[in-house]
Amino acid sequence: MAPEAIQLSEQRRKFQMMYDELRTRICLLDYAPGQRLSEEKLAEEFGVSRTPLRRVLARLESEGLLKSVQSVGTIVTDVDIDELAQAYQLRMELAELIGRLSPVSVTQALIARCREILRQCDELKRKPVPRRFAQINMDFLQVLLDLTENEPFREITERLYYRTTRVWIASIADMDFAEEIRIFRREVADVLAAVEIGDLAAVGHIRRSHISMSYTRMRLIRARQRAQADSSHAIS
Amino acid sequence: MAPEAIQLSEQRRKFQMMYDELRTRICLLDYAPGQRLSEEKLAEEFGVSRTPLRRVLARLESEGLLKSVQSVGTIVTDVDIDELAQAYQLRMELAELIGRLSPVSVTQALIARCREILRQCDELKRKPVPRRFAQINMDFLQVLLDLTENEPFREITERLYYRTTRVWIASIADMDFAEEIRIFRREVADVLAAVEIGDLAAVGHIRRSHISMSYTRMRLIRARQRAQADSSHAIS
DNA sequence: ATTCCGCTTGTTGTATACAGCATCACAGGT
DNA sequence: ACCTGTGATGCTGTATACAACAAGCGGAAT
Repeated sequence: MAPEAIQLSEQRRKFQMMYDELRTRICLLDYAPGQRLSEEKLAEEFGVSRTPLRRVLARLESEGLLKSVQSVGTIVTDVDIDELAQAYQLRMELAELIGRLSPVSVTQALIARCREILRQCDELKRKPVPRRFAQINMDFLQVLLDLTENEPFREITERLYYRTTRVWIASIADMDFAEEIRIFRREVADVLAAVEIGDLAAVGHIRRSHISMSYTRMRLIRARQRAQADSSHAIS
Repeated sequence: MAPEAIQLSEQRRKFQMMYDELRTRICLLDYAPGQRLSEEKLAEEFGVSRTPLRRVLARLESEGLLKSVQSVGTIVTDVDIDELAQAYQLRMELAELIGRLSPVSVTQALIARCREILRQCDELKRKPVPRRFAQINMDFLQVLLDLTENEPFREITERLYYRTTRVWIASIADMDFAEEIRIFRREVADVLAAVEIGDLAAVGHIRRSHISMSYTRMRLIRARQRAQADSSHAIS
């Protein structure tokens, strides 16, 4: 009689929907860092009053994606470089734990999801759109999270990812885009190979090395950007 | 003219005060798991309306310490055994990272705080009060957190600690109390020795082993409690 | 005696009005 | 031309009234 699926109350569903939507917008840079959001307009868009919306905003603030300032507005945060370094260092260490913390037994469904990501990579190569790249990257994170049943670990990993991914997305625009896609596709393929033989520890190592290299490439790009900015200042 | 200390706005101060106070009450078992809290009464106690208080409760809910149910109440959560195992496993892995993630250079102030904890342990031995034991344990966590400057790591470690510590506190009542104090004092002393020579990696290993052993002792106690409960049921 | 229905009560969730405050534009003085 | 002060404006923070709903109680019907 009752449906088998877990019944979330309408309130929770709505909260989750607004939360997911806003988090995605922030992390895909639909809302730029520093941008001011209007509680009233967002509330109107979602068809609720400010009260439940503010609950969502408070959650996003606690996760460092927003900052509410009295009388000023609700502002999309920027990520400062020191904190980024710390977060990436921690992400590297955490990545390796995936093989040690309650690894799941690999199912065909999981492998299929990896293959689907690969397919989307190939599609992306034909039509390179940064925003689409970011979406696929997020989907891949979800696959990785489903490799462990350790709920606290999943929470923490997800939080850290969403906390830092914006900087990565802001960087890829200035990177060798095709090359970045190629590197990412290789990561997915490597992970798939490890998943297929059930070696989740290897997944952790692969993931760690890619996070590390990704961070290094980002730093190089940022240094180059700064250098260019300085020289253009000197010229003007 | 302006004071050197960081000026938190009055709102943030009040939020932090209510948050700290409620988290402490929950984690020191002043509020038992399953107990229902009244938003209205708490708001009255803190001298605010329900609105800002609900912000605090929402935060505590996001951290898994509370659960608000429509028309029923705000309920202090219980910790189920599976999640506890997962959280402890993660805490062990995280503990070791303290030596690798932005370790601070050790100051005399830090050493003094360790010594102070030791002193409080000795005091506790003379007057063994479980609640006081839990407080000292929390203070020790704060000292450990100050051994690294990696802010995301500190946040995560703190969250996990407060998520799990209630079970530990509930257990020590049934343990060999004097023995537990002795073990804890040894941990503090070991950490102090490592801190004094600036070997924070060693601190991580010490901490990890104590978390592991503490969890094992807890499991044994819980098994014994269950066995006793079963036998008493059999008798009655 | 038991079961079921409906009402009362208490609680959280939501909407809304208002308070507090930062920002900015504009006018007046220097 | 620039600086300054003052008022208007718009935003978030708070208080409060009301809606929605679960749970417990009591009474009536079987």
